[in-house]
Amino acid sequence: MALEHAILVSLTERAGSGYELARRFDRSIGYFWPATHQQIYRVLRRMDEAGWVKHTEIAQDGRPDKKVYRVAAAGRAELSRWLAEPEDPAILRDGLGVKLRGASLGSVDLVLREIERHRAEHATRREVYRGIQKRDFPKPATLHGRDLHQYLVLRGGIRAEESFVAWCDEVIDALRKDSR
Amino acid sequence: MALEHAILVSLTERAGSGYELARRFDRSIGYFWPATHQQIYRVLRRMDEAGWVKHTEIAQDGRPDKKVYRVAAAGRAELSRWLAEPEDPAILRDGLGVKLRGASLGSVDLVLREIERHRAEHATRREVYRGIQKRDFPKPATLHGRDLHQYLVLRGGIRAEESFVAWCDEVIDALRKDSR
DNA sequence: AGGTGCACTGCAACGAGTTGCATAGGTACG
DNA sequence: CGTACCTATGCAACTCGTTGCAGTGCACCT
Repeated sequence: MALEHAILVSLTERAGSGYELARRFDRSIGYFWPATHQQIYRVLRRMDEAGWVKHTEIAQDGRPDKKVYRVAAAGRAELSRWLAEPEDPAILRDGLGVKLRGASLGSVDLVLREIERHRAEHATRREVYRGIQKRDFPKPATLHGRDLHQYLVLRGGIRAEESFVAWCDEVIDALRKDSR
Repeated sequence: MALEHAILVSLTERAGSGYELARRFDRSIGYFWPATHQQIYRVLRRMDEAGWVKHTEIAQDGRPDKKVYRVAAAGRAELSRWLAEPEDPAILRDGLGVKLRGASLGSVDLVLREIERHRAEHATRREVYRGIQKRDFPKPATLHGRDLHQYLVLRGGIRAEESFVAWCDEVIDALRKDSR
């Protein structure tokens, strides 16, 4: 439902090919809305047929040709229609929770190690996001408009990772105490 | 990938019909792994065919017959196999982030109102979880084993909602200041 | 008497997301 | 010289998740 819109937002910021979009989704936008190149190509095609975007084929030497997409009027209209529409609250779906809940049916120790691993992963992401914040938004108080919005989205990512890490710490601590 | 395992965990706690499982998923387990009755019925059937669960048909008067499922040996084996296997870290996928990022392409004011709405939703969930915590786990320090694990999963839900609400507050505050 | 809601199961169709593979030239490493 | 990775696009097949519908019978409300 919303990959279309994520792509439209990204393309509005600047035009690009499917491949480039996939790279962008690997960084920034994709931290909050992951997508593979397959999905992106398919959705681009669909939006092209619907007239939401237009593409220009660009021949490159040494490299394969590419199609650079830009948002058309119908796409901008669709985007503002969607922006005004209510959005379902994000749902949390975490397999680690299921594992923890079932821990006593297997090895609690293995689950504990798994949680430590996830803690490390999320701590890494947190640091990546903090790095972006320092580099791209050193003075948050001076931000306005689009830059402010981008900064706030990043803040959401940081907060989510922080809170995940804190939860892992609580769990690790409690499980260690319990096994003594 | 893991709905099977979520159901197995739930069925291990106690046997039940598809319908009953769907109710459980609406409460507790489903807060961290949502599923509709359709998915549950299909997966139960699949697991039945694979021999992971067994069902007993139970005739009820006044109500439709039901099939009560319980975990078979193969299901227990599969569960402990899965518990020992590494799990992909949960991915965050939040349309609200996309909306905020694109806010300046539509009405910032409408997006702001949308964020206020989500804040209210998440605050409600947070209160529901806190209620469960107070009712079911009044003395966390005394918990062990399975009860402790359940409590910790609930703590994860509470933390996630708390952090979401805090983020909304940060965003609302920043957008209000920016529009002045 | 009629409507709504609950308990219970299920089909059928669709949309979203994943995985594996194919193609094809360029560059970089050992 | 072979291998592997990067740019670039795409097909095919699959699983996962959602939505709409259908049937049965009881209980409750108006």
